[in-house]
Amino acid sequence: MEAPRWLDEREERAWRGYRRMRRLLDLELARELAQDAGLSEPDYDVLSDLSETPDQRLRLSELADRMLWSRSRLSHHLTRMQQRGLVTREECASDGRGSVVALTPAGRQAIEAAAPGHVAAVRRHLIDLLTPEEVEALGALTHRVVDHLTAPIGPAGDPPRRVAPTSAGPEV
Amino acid sequence: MEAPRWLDEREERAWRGYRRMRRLLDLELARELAQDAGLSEPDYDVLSDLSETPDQRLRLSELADRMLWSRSRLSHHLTRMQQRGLVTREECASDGRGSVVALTPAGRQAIEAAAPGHVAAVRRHLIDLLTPEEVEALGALTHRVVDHLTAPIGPAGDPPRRVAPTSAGPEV
DNA sequence: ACCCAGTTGTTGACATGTCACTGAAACCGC
DNA sequence: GCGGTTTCAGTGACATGTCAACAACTGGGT
Repeated sequence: MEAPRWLDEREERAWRGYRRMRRLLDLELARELAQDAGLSEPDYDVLSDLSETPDQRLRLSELADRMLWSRSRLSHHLTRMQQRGLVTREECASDGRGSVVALTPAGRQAIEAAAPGHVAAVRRHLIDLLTPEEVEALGALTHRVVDHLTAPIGPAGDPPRRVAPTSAGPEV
Repeated sequence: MEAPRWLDEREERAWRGYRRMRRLLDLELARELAQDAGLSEPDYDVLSDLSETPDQRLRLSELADRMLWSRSRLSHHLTRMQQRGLVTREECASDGRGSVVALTPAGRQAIEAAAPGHVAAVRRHLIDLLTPEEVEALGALTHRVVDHLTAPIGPAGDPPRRVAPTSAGPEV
Protein backbone atom coordinates (compact mmCIF):
# COMPACT_ATOMS: atom_id res chain seq x y z
CA MET A 1 0.00 0.00 0.00
CA GLU A 2 2.99 2.27 -0.47
CA ALA A 3 2.42 3.44 -4.03
CA PRO A 4 -1.15 4.72 -4.17
CA ARG A 5 -2.86 3.89 -7.43
CA TRP A 6 -4.70 7.10 -8.20
CA LEU A 7 -7.78 7.18 -10.37
CA ASP A 8 -7.18 7.63 -14.06
CA GLU A 9 -9.12 10.17 -16.02
CA ARG A 10 -12.01 7.87 -16.83
CA GLU A 11 -12.32 6.60 -13.29
CA GLU A 12 -12.09 10.09 -11.88
CA ARG A 13 -14.89 11.16 -14.18
CA ALA A 14 -17.10 8.31 -13.03
CA TRP A 15 -16.40 8.91 -9.36
CA ARG A 16 -16.95 12.66 -9.50
CA GLY A 17 -20.03 12.22 -11.61
CA TYR A 18 -21.44 9.73 -9.19
CA ARG A 19 -20.98 12.01 -6.21
CA ARG A 20 -22.34 15.02 -8.00
CA MET A 21 -25.36 13.15 -9.26
CA ARG A 22 -25.94 11.75 -5.84
CA ARG A 23 -26.06 15.17 -4.30
CA LEU A 24 -28.14 16.88 -6.97
CA LEU A 25 -30.60 14.05 -7.36
CA ASP A 26 -31.12 13.92 -3.63
CA LEU A 27 -31.72 17.62 -3.36
CA GLU A 28 -34.19 17.63 -6.20
CA LEU A 29 -36.14 14.55 -5.19
CA ALA A 30 -36.32 15.72 -1.60
CA ARG A 31 -37.44 19.14 -2.72
CA GLU A 32 -40.24 17.83 -4.90
CA LEU A 33 -41.34 15.31 -2.32
CA ALA A 34 -41.54 17.92 0.39
CA GLN A 35 -43.38 20.35 -1.85
CA ASP A 36 -45.83 17.91 -3.40
CA ALA A 37 -46.49 15.56 -0.52
CA GLY A 38 -45.16 17.13 2.65
CA LEU A 39 -42.85 14.19 3.23
CA SER A 40 -39.10 13.90 3.63
CA GLU A 41 -37.22 11.14 1.88
CA PRO A 42 -36.79 9.20 5.10
CA ASP A 43 -40.53 9.54 5.72
CA TYR A 44 -41.22 8.23 2.26
CA ASP A 45 -38.90 5.28 2.68
CA VAL A 46 -40.47 4.23 5.94
CA LEU A 47 -44.00 4.50 4.57
CA SER A 48 -43.00 2.78 1.36
CA ASP A 49 -41.41 -0.20 3.06
CA LEU A 50 -44.36 -0.55 5.39
CA SER A 51 -46.91 -0.34 2.61
CA GLU A 52 -45.16 -3.07 0.64
CA THR A 53 -45.54 -5.47 3.49
CA PRO A 54 -48.49 -7.88 3.54
CA ASP A 55 -49.98 -6.70 6.77
CA GLN A 56 -48.82 -3.07 6.66
CA ARG A 57 -46.76 -3.73 9.74
CA LEU A 58 -43.22 -4.79 10.60
CA ARG A 59 -41.08 -5.43 13.60
CA LEU A 60 -38.97 -2.38 14.31
CA SER A 61 -35.68 -4.17 13.83
CA GLU A 62 -36.90 -5.91 10.70
CA LEU A 63 -37.70 -2.51 9.24
CA ALA A 64 -34.41 -1.07 10.42
CA ASP A 65 -32.49 -3.89 8.76
CA ARG A 66 -34.33 -3.50 5.49
CA MET A 67 -33.64 0.22 5.43
CA LEU A 68 -30.06 -0.13 6.62
CA TRP A 69 -30.87 2.20 9.48
CA SER A 70 -29.78 1.87 13.05
CA ARG A 71 -32.54 0.94 15.48
CA SER A 72 -31.89 4.17 17.28
CA ARG A 73 -32.40 6.27 14.22
CA LEU A 74 -35.56 4.44 13.33
CA SER A 75 -36.88 4.73 16.85
CA HIS A 76 -36.34 8.49 16.88
CA HIS A 77 -37.86 8.87 13.45
CA LEU A 78 -40.88 6.76 14.30
CA THR A 79 -41.52 8.91 17.34
CA ARG A 80 -41.75 11.92 15.06
CA MET A 81 -43.87 10.15 12.47
CA GLN A 82 -46.12 8.83 15.19
CA GLN A 83 -46.73 12.35 16.42
CA ARG A 84 -47.84 13.24 12.92
CA GLY A 85 -50.20 10.30 12.87
CA LEU A 86 -48.50 8.42 10.03
CA VAL A 87 -47.63 5.28 11.96
CA THR A 88 -48.40 3.61 15.26
CA ARG A 89 -46.48 1.32 17.56
CA GLU A 90 -48.05 -1.90 18.74
CA GLU A 91 -46.81 -4.46 21.21
CA CYS A 92 -45.38 -7.60 19.77
CA ALA A 93 -47.31 -10.71 20.81
CA SER A 94 -44.48 -13.16 20.32
CA ASP A 95 -41.71 -11.11 21.88
CA GLY A 96 -42.21 -8.96 24.93
CA ARG A 97 -39.28 -6.70 24.08
CA GLY A 98 -40.37 -6.05 20.58
CA SER A 99 -42.60 -3.47 19.04
CA VAL A 100 -44.42 -3.56 15.77
CA VAL A 101 -44.69 -0.54 13.53
CA ALA A 102 -47.93 -0.21 11.63
CA LEU A 103 -49.19 2.11 8.96
CA THR A 104 -52.17 4.20 9.99
CA PRO A 105 -54.90 5.03 7.48
CA ALA A 106 -53.39 8.50 7.27
CA GLY A 107 -50.00 6.98 6.58
CA ARG A 108 -51.40 4.79 3.84
CA GLN A 109 -53.16 7.76 2.35
CA ALA A 110 -49.96 9.79 2.47
CA ILE A 111 -47.86 7.21 0.68
CA GLU A 112 -50.52 6.57 -1.94
CA ALA A 113 -50.78 10.27 -2.61
CA ALA A 114 -47.03 10.70 -2.78
CA ALA A 115 -45.98 7.66 -4.78
CA PRO A 116 -47.07 8.58 -8.30
CA GLY A 117 -45.38 11.95 -8.15
CA HIS A 118 -42.25 10.53 -6.65
CA VAL A 119 -41.94 7.79 -9.22
CA ALA A 120 -42.52 10.35 -11.92
CA ALA A 121 -39.69 12.44 -10.50
CA VAL A 122 -37.36 9.47 -10.39
CA ARG A 123 -38.20 8.83 -14.03
CA ARG A 124 -37.87 12.44 -15.05
CA HIS A 125 -34.53 13.03 -13.39
CA LEU A 126 -32.90 9.64 -13.75
CA ILE A 127 -34.48 6.60 -15.35
CA ASP A 128 -35.89 8.23 -18.46
CA LEU A 129 -32.54 9.86 -19.14
CA LEU A 130 -30.86 6.49 -19.50
CA THR A 131 -30.84 4.00 -22.34
CA PRO A 132 -32.18 0.52 -21.59
CA GLU A 133 -28.59 -0.72 -21.69
CA GLU A 134 -27.58 1.85 -19.11
CA VAL A 135 -30.45 0.89 -16.84
CA GLU A 136 -29.37 -2.71 -17.13
CA ALA A 137 -25.74 -1.80 -16.47
CA LEU A 138 -26.65 0.34 -13.48
CA GLY A 139 -28.64 -2.50 -12.00
CA ALA A 140 -25.83 -4.98 -12.51
CA LEU A 141 -23.11 -2.72 -11.24
CA THR A 142 -24.87 -1.50 -8.15
CA HIS A 143 -25.87 -4.99 -7.13
CA ARG A 144 -22.32 -6.20 -7.52
CA VAL A 145 -21.08 -3.42 -5.27
CA VAL A 146 -23.81 -4.11 -2.74
CA ASP A 147 -22.96 -7.81 -2.71
CA HIS A 148 -19.35 -6.98 -2.17
CA LEU A 149 -20.12 -4.67 0.73
CA THR A 150 -22.46 -7.12 2.39
CA ALA A 151 -20.33 -10.21 1.87
CA PRO A 152 -19.71 -11.79 5.28
CA ILE A 153 -15.96 -11.76 4.70
CA GLY A 154 -14.07 -9.53 2.32
CA PRO A 155 -13.93 -11.53 -0.94
CA ALA A 156 -10.35 -10.73 -1.86
CA GLY A 157 -7.87 -9.68 0.74
CA ASP A 158 -10.17 -7.14 2.24
CA PRO A 159 -10.10 -6.68 5.94
CA PRO A 160 -13.26 -8.50 6.97
CA ARG A 161 -15.87 -5.90 7.67
CA ARG A 162 -19.55 -5.62 8.26
CA VAL A 163 -20.96 -2.39 7.17
CA ALA A 164 -24.61 -2.34 8.10
CA PRO A 165 -25.42 -0.13 11.07
CA THR A 166 -26.84 -3.03 13.02
CA SER A 167 -26.90 -6.75 12.48
CA ALA A 168 -28.39 -6.92 9.03
CA GLY A 169 -28.12 -10.12 7.10
CA PRO A 170 -26.65 -9.98 3.58
CA GLU A 171 -30.03 -8.89 2.41
CA VAL A 172 -30.27 -7.44 -1.07
CA MET B 1 -50.05 12.68 -15.38
CA GLU B 2 -53.08 10.67 -14.35
CA ALA B 3 -51.81 7.15 -15.08
CA PRO B 4 -48.56 6.79 -13.19
CA ARG B 5 -45.95 4.90 -15.16
CA TRP B 6 -44.45 2.63 -12.53
CA LEU B 7 -40.96 1.28 -12.86
CA ASP B 8 -40.66 -2.03 -14.64
CA GLU B 9 -38.62 -4.83 -13.18
CA ARG B 10 -35.34 -3.76 -14.69
CA GLU B 11 -35.78 -0.13 -13.72
CA GLU B 12 -36.83 -1.06 -10.22
CA ARG B 13 -33.71 -3.16 -9.88
CA ALA B 14 -31.51 -0.28 -10.98
CA TRP B 15 -33.19 2.22 -8.70
CA ARG B 16 -33.13 0.00 -5.63
CA GLY B 17 -29.59 -1.04 -6.33
CA TYR B 18 -28.53 2.55 -6.65
CA ARG B 19 -30.04 3.53 -3.33
CA ARG B 20 -28.68 0.53 -1.54
CA MET B 21 -25.22 1.03 -2.95
CA ARG B 22 -25.35 4.66 -2.06
CA ARG B 23 -26.07 3.91 1.55
CA LEU B 24 -23.64 1.05 2.01
CA LEU B 25 -20.81 2.73 0.17
CA ASP B 26 -21.26 5.84 2.21
CA LEU B 27 -21.24 4.00 5.48
CA GLU B 28 -18.15 2.02 4.59
CA LEU B 29 -16.15 4.90 3.17
CA ALA B 30 -17.05 7.12 6.11
CA ARG B 31 -16.15 4.37 8.53
CA GLU B 32 -12.73 3.76 7.02
CA LEU B 33 -12.02 7.45 6.68
CA ALA B 34 -12.86 8.11 10.29
CA GLN B 35 -10.86 5.16 11.48
CA ASP B 36 -7.78 5.67 9.34
CA ALA B 37 -7.57 9.43 9.16
CA GLY B 38 -9.89 10.87 11.79
CA LEU B 39 -11.85 12.75 9.15
CA SER B 40 -15.51 12.75 8.17
CA GLU B 41 -16.48 12.70 4.53
CA PRO B 42 -17.45 16.37 4.61
CA ASP B 43 -14.09 17.16 6.18
CA TYR B 44 -12.35 15.25 3.42
CA ASP B 45 -14.28 16.99 0.70
CA VAL B 46 -13.47 20.43 2.04
CA LEU B 47 -9.80 19.65 2.41
CA SER B 48 -9.68 17.95 -0.97
CA ASP B 49 -11.23 20.86 -2.82
CA LEU B 50 -8.96 23.32 -1.09
CA SER B 51 -5.84 21.31 -1.78
CA GLU B 52 -6.64 21.12 -5.47
CA THR B 53 -6.68 24.86 -5.74
CA PRO B 54 -3.54 26.70 -6.88
CA ASP B 55 -3.12 28.78 -3.78
CA GLN B 56 -4.67 26.40 -1.25
CA ARG B 57 -7.36 28.97 -0.63
CA LEU B 58 -10.81 29.82 -1.92
CA ARG B 59 -13.56 32.32 -1.34
CA LEU B 60 -16.18 30.81 0.90
CA SER B 61 -18.94 31.04 -1.64
CA GLU B 62 -16.75 29.71 -4.41
CA LEU B 63 -16.06 26.67 -2.29
CA ALA B 64 -19.72 26.32 -1.34
CA ASP B 65 -20.74 26.41 -4.99
CA ARG B 66 -18.19 23.80 -5.98
CA MET B 67 -19.34 21.48 -3.24
CA LEU B 68 -23.02 22.15 -3.77
CA TRP B 69 -23.32 23.18 -0.14
CA SER B 70 -25.24 26.09 1.24
CA ARG B 71 -23.10 28.94 2.51
CA SER B 72 -24.63 28.38 5.91
CA ARG B 73 -23.62 24.76 6.06
CA LEU B 74 -20.11 25.55 4.94
CA SER B 75 -19.79 28.39 7.43
CA HIS B 76 -20.82 26.13 10.30
CA HIS B 77 -18.56 23.36 9.14
CA LEU B 78 -15.59 25.68 8.70
CA THR B 79 -16.04 26.93 12.23
CA ARG B 80 -15.67 23.39 13.47
CA MET B 81 -12.71 22.62 11.20
CA GLN B 82 -11.08 25.86 12.20
CA GLN B 83 -11.28 24.86 15.83
CA ARG B 84 -9.45 21.69 14.94
CA GLY B 85 -6.76 23.69 13.17
CA LEU B 86 -7.41 22.30 9.68
CA VAL B 87 -8.33 25.57 7.99
CA THR B 88 -8.21 29.29 8.65
CA ARG B 89 -10.33 32.22 7.57
CA GLU B 90 -8.71 35.26 6.06
CA GLU B 91 -10.17 38.58 5.06
CA CYS B 92 -10.76 39.11 1.39
CA ALA B 93 -8.75 41.99 0.00
CA SER B 94 -11.00 42.73 -2.95
CA ASP B 95 -14.35 42.40 -1.16
CA GLY B 96 -14.92 43.63 2.36
CA ARG B 97 -17.77 41.20 2.95
CA GLY B 98 -15.94 38.16 1.80
CA SER B 99 -13.75 35.72 3.58
CA VAL B 100 -11.17 33.38 2.17
CA VAL B 101 -10.75 29.86 3.43
CA ALA B 102 -7.19 28.59 3.50
CA LEU B 103 -5.61 25.25 4.23
CA THR B 104 -3.30 25.23 7.24
CA PRO B 105 -0.17 23.10 7.25
CA ALA B 106 -2.02 20.71 9.52
CA GLY B 107 -4.88 20.61 7.05
CA ARG B 108 -2.55 19.89 4.17
CA GLN B 109 -0.89 17.19 6.17
CA ALA B 110 -4.25 15.67 7.06
CA ILE B 111 -5.45 15.45 3.48
CA GLU B 112 -2.14 14.09 2.25
CA ALA B 113 -2.22 11.43 4.90
CA ALA B 114 -5.84 10.55 4.19
CA ALA B 115 -5.90 10.58 0.41
CA PRO B 116 -4.07 7.35 -0.48
CA GLY B 117 -6.19 5.28 1.87
CA HIS B 118 -9.38 6.90 0.74
CA VAL B 119 -8.64 6.40 -2.93
CA ALA B 120 -7.74 2.81 -2.19
CA ALA B 121 -11.08 2.35 -0.46
CA VAL B 122 -12.94 3.87 -3.40
CA ARG B 123 -11.11 1.43 -5.66
CA ARG B 124 -11.65 -1.54 -3.41
CA HIS B 125 -15.36 -0.97 -2.90
CA LEU B 126 -16.36 0.50 -6.22
CA ILE B 127 -14.04 1.19 -9.12
CA ASP B 128 -12.11 -2.07 -9.15
CA LEU B 129 -15.37 -4.01 -9.06
CA LEU B 130 -16.43 -2.56 -12.39
CA THR B 131 -15.39 -3.38 -15.92
CA PRO B 132 -13.83 -0.56 -17.96
CA GLU B 133 -17.08 -0.41 -19.93
CA GLU B 134 -19.05 0.02 -16.73
CA VAL B 135 -16.75 2.78 -15.53
CA GLU B 136 -17.24 4.51 -18.84
CA ALA B 137 -21.00 4.02 -18.70
CA LEU B 138 -21.19 5.29 -15.13
CA GLY B 139 -19.28 8.40 -16.10
CA ALA B 140 -21.50 9.05 -19.08
CA LEU B 141 -24.75 8.40 -17.30
CA THR B 142 -24.01 10.40 -14.19
CA HIS B 143 -22.84 13.39 -16.18
CA ARG B 144 -25.98 13.30 -18.27
CA VAL B 145 -28.12 13.32 -15.14
CA VAL B 146 -26.06 16.11 -13.63
CA ASP B 147 -26.38 18.18 -16.78
CA HIS B 148 -30.11 17.65 -16.76
CA LEU B 149 -30.42 18.72 -13.15
CA THR B 150 -28.28 21.80 -13.60
CA ALA B 151 -29.80 22.90 -16.89
CA PRO B 152 -31.02 26.49 -16.49
CA ILE B 153 -34.47 25.54 -17.71
CA GLY B 154 -36.01 22.10 -17.69
CA PRO B 155 -34.97 20.60 -21.04
CA ALA B 156 -38.28 18.91 -21.84
CA GLY B 157 -41.49 20.08 -20.29
CA ASP B 158 -40.01 20.12 -16.83
CA PRO B 159 -41.07 22.79 -14.46
CA PRO B 160 -38.08 25.12 -14.56
CA ARG B 161 -36.10 24.48 -11.45
CA ARG B 162 -32.73 25.24 -9.99
CA VAL B 163 -31.56 22.67 -7.61
CA ALA B 164 -28.30 23.87 -6.17
CA PRO B 165 -28.59 25.09 -2.59
CA THR B 166 -27.35 28.53 -3.50
CA SER B 167 -26.67 30.25 -6.78
CA ALA B 168 -24.32 27.76 -8.36
CA GLY B 169 -23.58 28.02 -12.03
CA PRO B 170 -24.05 24.92 -14.15
CA GLU B 171 -20.65 23.81 -13.05
CA VAL B 172 -19.71 20.21 -13.66
C1' DA C 1 -22.24 61.97 -3.87
C1' DC C 2 -25.97 59.09 -2.73
C1' DC C 3 -29.45 55.66 -2.57
C1' DC C 4 -30.78 51.05 -2.65
C1' DA C 5 -31.37 46.41 -4.41
C1' DG C 6 -28.57 42.52 -4.25
C1' DT C 7 -24.70 39.74 -2.40
C1' DT C 8 -21.73 37.83 1.32
C1' DG C 9 -20.98 35.41 5.32
C1' DT C 10 -22.67 34.65 10.05
C1' DT C 11 -25.84 33.43 13.51
C1' DG C 12 -29.58 31.11 16.33
C1' DA C 13 -33.33 28.11 16.46
C1' DC C 14 -34.60 24.00 15.13
C1' DA C 15 -34.71 19.24 12.63
C1' DT C 16 -32.30 15.24 12.02
C1' DG C 17 -28.75 11.50 12.80
C1' DT C 18 -25.11 9.19 15.80
C1' DC C 19 -23.27 7.24 19.79
C1' DA C 20 -23.13 5.10 24.28
C1' DC C 21 -25.89 3.45 27.54
C1' DT C 22 -30.04 1.29 29.80
C1' DG C 23 -33.88 -1.88 31.38
C1' DA C 24 -36.55 -5.56 29.92
C1' DA C 25 -37.07 -9.72 27.83
C1' DA C 26 -35.42 -13.87 25.30
C1' DC C 27 -32.05 -17.49 24.71
C1' DC C 28 -29.01 -21.20 26.20
C1' DG C 29 -26.27 -24.48 28.57
C1' DC C 30 -26.58 -26.53 32.53
C1' DG D 1 -35.76 -23.73 36.88
C1' DC D 2 -31.29 -20.72 37.02
C1' DG D 3 -27.46 -17.50 35.88
C1' DG D 4 -24.98 -15.46 32.31
C1' DT D 5 -25.18 -13.60 27.77
C1' DT D 6 -27.39 -11.54 23.91
C1' DT D 7 -30.96 -8.95 21.65
C1' DC D 8 -34.62 -5.47 21.56
C1' DA D 9 -36.15 -0.92 21.72
C1' DG D 10 -35.81 3.56 23.83
C1' DT D 11 -33.24 7.60 25.79
C1' DG D 12 -30.19 11.67 26.43
C1' DA D 13 -26.20 14.06 25.01
C1' DC D 14 -24.14 15.54 21.30
C1' DA D 15 -22.76 16.30 16.16
C1' DT D 16 -24.40 17.81 11.97
C1' DG D 17 -27.53 20.13 8.47
C1' DT D 18 -31.41 23.41 7.32
C1' DC D 19 -33.86 27.57 7.39
C1' DA D 20 -34.82 32.36 8.13
C1' DA D 21 -33.12 36.54 9.64
C1' DC D 22 -29.34 39.68 9.95
C1' DA D 23 -25.49 43.25 9.42
C1' DA D 24 -21.84 44.59 6.44
C1' DC D 25 -20.66 45.59 2.16
C1' DT D 26 -20.84 46.18 -3.11
C1' DG D 27 -22.04 48.25 -7.30
C1' DG D 28 -25.03 50.49 -10.56
C1' DG D 29 -28.28 54.16 -11.64
C1' DT D 30 -29.14 58.80 -11.07
